[in-house]
Amino acid sequence: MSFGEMIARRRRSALDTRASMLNAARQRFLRESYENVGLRDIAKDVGVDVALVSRYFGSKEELFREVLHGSDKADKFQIAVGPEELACYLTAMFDGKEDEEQRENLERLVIVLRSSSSPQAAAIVHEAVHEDVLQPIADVLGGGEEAEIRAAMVLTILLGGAVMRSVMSVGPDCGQGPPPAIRRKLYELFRTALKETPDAAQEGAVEPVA
Amino acid sequence: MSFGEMIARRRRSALDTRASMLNAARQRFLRESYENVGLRDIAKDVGVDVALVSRYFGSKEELFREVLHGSDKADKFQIAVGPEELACYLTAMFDGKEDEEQRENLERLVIVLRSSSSPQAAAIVHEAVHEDVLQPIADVLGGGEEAEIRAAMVLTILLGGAVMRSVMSVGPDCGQGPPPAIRRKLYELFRTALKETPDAAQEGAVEPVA
DNA sequence: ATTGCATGTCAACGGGTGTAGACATAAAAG
DNA sequence: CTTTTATGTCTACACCCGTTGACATGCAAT
Repeated sequence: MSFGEMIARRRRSALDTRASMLNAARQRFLRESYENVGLRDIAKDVGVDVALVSRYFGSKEELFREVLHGSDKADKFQIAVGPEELACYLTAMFDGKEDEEQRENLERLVIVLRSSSSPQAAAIVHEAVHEDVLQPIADVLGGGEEAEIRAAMVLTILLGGAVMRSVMSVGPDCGQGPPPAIRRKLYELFRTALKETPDAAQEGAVEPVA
Repeated sequence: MSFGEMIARRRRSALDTRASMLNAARQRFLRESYENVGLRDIAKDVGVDVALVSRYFGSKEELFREVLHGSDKADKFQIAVGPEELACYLTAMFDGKEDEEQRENLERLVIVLRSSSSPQAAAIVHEAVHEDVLQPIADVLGGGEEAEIRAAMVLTILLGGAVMRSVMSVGPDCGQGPPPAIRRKLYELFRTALKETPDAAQEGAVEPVA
C-alpha cells in the first residue's frame, strides 16, 4: 500500500514535524506569554522555516488553541481520585514529582496563566478553562451549583499557587517541592475550599465581613 | 515670584501632563499586559505625542515601574485593620465597594497579574510584590517566618481570586460583588490561610498527602 | 519687541511581528 | 527516467513597536 508506506517510511513526515511544532510551541507558551512567543522562535526550535508554522496551523491563534485545548484527543484536566482524596491530589500537583498526569495538569494552568491577559488569547483561554478545567473538577465533586462553586474556589487556589510559584518564586516554591510548612497550609486551603459551606452564619465571625 | 507663578498659572504644565500620562498608563496596564500597552496608546489618551512619553519617563520600563511602584510616595499595600479583622478586610477587597484604599489594593494586584509574564516587566513586578505587597501583609501579621508564610498564602488567594475575577469572569465575579456563596467561601479561605498551623499531623487526614 | 527656556510635535530609524505567494527539493508513482 | 505530489524554503509585504534628534510653538523675563 502506497499511502501506508508513505506514513511508515517517513523521512520527511508532515505529521512528525507538525507534532514537533506543537511540542515546541507548548514549551514556549509554558514559559512566556502569548505575545512574547514568536512563530519564528517555534520554527527555529524545530529547525524549520517560519512559513511552515503558519501554513500548518493557519494562524497563531489556532496554534495556541491546539496547544491549550488539544485537537482531537480529549485531554482535559485529569483527576485520578475520588472527592475524598481530592485535597491530597491537588496539593501534590505542586510537588516536583514525576507524575505525568499531575505535571500536565499544572502545566496547563501555567499556560492559561501566562496568556490569560492577552486580547487575542483571552477568548481561547476563557473557553478552555471552563470546558477543560472547571467542568472536570466540578464533575468529580458531583455536579450541581455547589460543586461549581467549590470547583471555582479550588481553581482559585490552583491559579494563585501557580502565580506564586512560577512568577513570584515564593509560596508553593520554585525549586521542586514546596517547603513543608507551605505544603501543609496549601492542603488546608484545599480542604476548606472543598468542605461544604457552613450554610448561613455558622458563627458570629462570619457576620462582620461587610 | 516667577517660578511659583509658573506653577500656578500653568497653561502648559509639564507636571500635569506627566501626571495625566501616569494615570492613563495605569488605566491601560490595568486592562492589558505590559507588551500590549503601547506608548502610542497612552499618548493618545492624554492627547499628546508619543515622543513626549518616552522623554518624560526615559523608557517604557521606567514608566511601568513608576505606575506599579509609585515614585516618591510610599504607596504600599494598605491594611487599615488589625490581624483579627484581616480576613474580613481581605474578603471585602472583592466587593465592588467604593472604598478607595481597597480598590487601589486590588488594582495593584491586577496590574501585577497582567504583566507578571513578561520578560521586561518580570523583574519590576517581582520586586514590587515582595516589597510593596508581601512585606506589608507580613508586618500586620507580626513578622517572623510564620508570618511570611501566612502572608504568602494570603497573597496566593488574592492573586487566584484576581485571576478568576478579571480573567475568567467566574469565582469572585466580575459584576461588582461576588455571589454570597462565593464570598463566604472566600472568607473561609482567608481564615484558613491566617490561622496558625496545626503543627505536625493534627489528624490522620494530613498524612496521606504524599 | 526680543531673547530664552520650557513644552510639545514631527519624521524617521532599526527592529520585530504574523502572514501569503512564489519557488525549490525530496520522494513516491507512472 | 519522467512525472507528480508532498514537504519545506525564500522573499516580501504591511503593520506595529520604542526610541531619538531636529524642529516648532507657547510663554515668561528682559
